Amino acid sequence: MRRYSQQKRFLFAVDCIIFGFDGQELKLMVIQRGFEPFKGKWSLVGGFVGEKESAEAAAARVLKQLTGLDGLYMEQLHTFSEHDRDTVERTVSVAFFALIDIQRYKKQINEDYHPAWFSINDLPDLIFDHNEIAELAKEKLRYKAALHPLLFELLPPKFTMPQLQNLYQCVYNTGFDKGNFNRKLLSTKLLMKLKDKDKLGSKKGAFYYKVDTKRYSASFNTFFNLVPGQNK
Amino acid sequence: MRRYSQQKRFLFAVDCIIFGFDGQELKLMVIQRGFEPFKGKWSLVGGFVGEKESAEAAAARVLKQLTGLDGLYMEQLHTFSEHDRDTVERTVSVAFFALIDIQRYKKQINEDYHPAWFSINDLPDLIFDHNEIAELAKEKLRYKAALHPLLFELLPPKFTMPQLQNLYQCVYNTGFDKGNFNRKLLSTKLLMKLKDKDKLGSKKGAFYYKVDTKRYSASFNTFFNLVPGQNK
DNA sequence: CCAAAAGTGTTTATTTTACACCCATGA
DNA sequence: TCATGGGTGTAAAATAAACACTTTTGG
Repeated sequence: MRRYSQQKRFLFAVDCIIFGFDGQELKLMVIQRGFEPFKGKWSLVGGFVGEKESAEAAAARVLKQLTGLDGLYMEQLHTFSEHDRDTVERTVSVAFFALIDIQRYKKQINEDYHPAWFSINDLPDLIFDHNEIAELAKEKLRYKAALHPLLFELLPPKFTMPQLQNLYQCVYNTGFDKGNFNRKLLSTKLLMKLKDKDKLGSKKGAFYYKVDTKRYSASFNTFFNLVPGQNK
Repeated sequence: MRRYSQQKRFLFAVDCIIFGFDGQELKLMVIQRGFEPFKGKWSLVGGFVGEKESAEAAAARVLKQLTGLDGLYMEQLHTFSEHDRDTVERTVSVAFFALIDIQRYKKQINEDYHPAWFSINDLPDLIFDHNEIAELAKEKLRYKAALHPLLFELLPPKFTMPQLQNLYQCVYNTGFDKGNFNRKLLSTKLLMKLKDKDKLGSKKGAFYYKVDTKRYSASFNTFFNLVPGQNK
C-alpha cells in the first residue's frame, strides 16, 4: 500500500441496464451512442460520475434523463474494471439494473439519445463489454426474482394475476400452474386485492391487485420460493 | 453525456473483508494502517488498483500479500463511491469479501501491516466507511450462505459435520438440529465422507468429510435451503 | 349456449421439523 | 459403567405440485 499521490486516477462511469416489460416480452433499453468513438453504435445507457456525485446518484440522474422518471427500482449490479474494457481510456464502470413499467416511460424529448427497446433474447451488438454486462444483469434478475418479489416493479401500479404470471413466465421462459402461482403469490401477503377488474384480457375479467408497499419494503430480506422446480 | 476529456479522474481502490473461523467465532481481519493520515488506526485490508490491473486482480494481490495464500474464495461485494468517503481525496472503492481457513493463514513476515482478527460481533472503530462496509459484508455472507454451501471455504480441507454445524451456528447465531443438519448437508451431494475420524472433539470421534470440488463448482447456481426457518 | 380465461378445490407427493433413540469410547 | 457427543430413525406437520372443477361473460 503506497501513498495517495503516487497513484493513477481513472475515469469513473455508470451503466444502466434498464429492463421493461410490454406485456409480451422482457425488454432492455439501449441507446445509440451520441459521441465518438463508436458514435451511433448501440450502447447501454450510461454516463460519467460527477465530481461530488456517488455512482448511485449518477445512475439515478441518467435514468431520469432518459426515462423522465424518478424513484425507479435500481440496484447496484457489479463493477467492471478490466483495464482495457473501454478502448479510449481506462474507465471503471459501476453497472446498475433498473426495472420500469414500460407504459410509464415517456419518450425523451432530447433527441441526442435514440433509445430503443430490444427483447432480452435478441440484443444487438453493443459497444465495449456491454453485452457481457447485460448478460450478467439478466442472470441477476432471474436469480433475485426467484427469491424476492421484485417483478412487480415492471408492471403498472394496478395489475392482474394473469398479467403477473405472464411476466414471470417471460422471465423464466416456462409455464407455471395458475392455481399454484396464485396461491404462492398471495401467500407472500404482499398483494392487496382491489375491487375492480381488468376486462381487456378476458370476458370474465381479472381482479386488479396492488402491492402493499409497507409490507413489501419490510419483507425485502425474507426469502420466498417464487419459481418452482429450482430445488431438487 | 459528455466527452471523456472533460471528465474528472478519481482514485480507485479495493477493500477486502477477510472472514476467518477459528472453531469458536467468526472473525474478520483488520490491519493497522501503515501510512498517514490515520496511520496506526484500524482499517480493512485494501490497496490501490494498478494501472493495468482489474479490481479483482488487485484484491487477489492484496489478499496474497497479507495472507500468503493464493486462490482464496473471493467475491465482489459492492462499490462504495460517496464523494466524501475518503477524507484525503475522492476514492472509489470496490469491496470484496474473502473466506479463508484461519489455520492456513501464515503470519505475514512484513511487519508494515499489523493484522489482527476481531470477532465480527465486536469490531473496533475502523477508518472511513469501513464499518459500514463490514456490516454489508456480514449481511451478504449470511444471505449467500443460506442459499449456497460456501462456508466450507472457512474450514480446513477435511472437516467433520459437527465442526461444520458449529460454523453455521456461529454465522447465524442460533442452534440447529444435528439430525436435520446432517441430512440437509448430505442431500446437497457435495460432501464426500472420508474413512478417518477426528478424535479431538469427542470420545467417539467424528468422520471427516471433504468437498466434492467437481460437483461443488458445477452446482454453484442451484439454490439450497441451508438455514431453517427463513421462510414463513 | 359455448368457448375461453379466471379462479377455486382437492388429492398426492415431497420436504421440513421435532424429537427419540442407538452407538462408540475414554475416563 | 457411564457420561458425552456422534450418528440414525421416524412420525407429524407443513409445503409444493398436479390437475380437476366451477365461474363468468362476450359473442
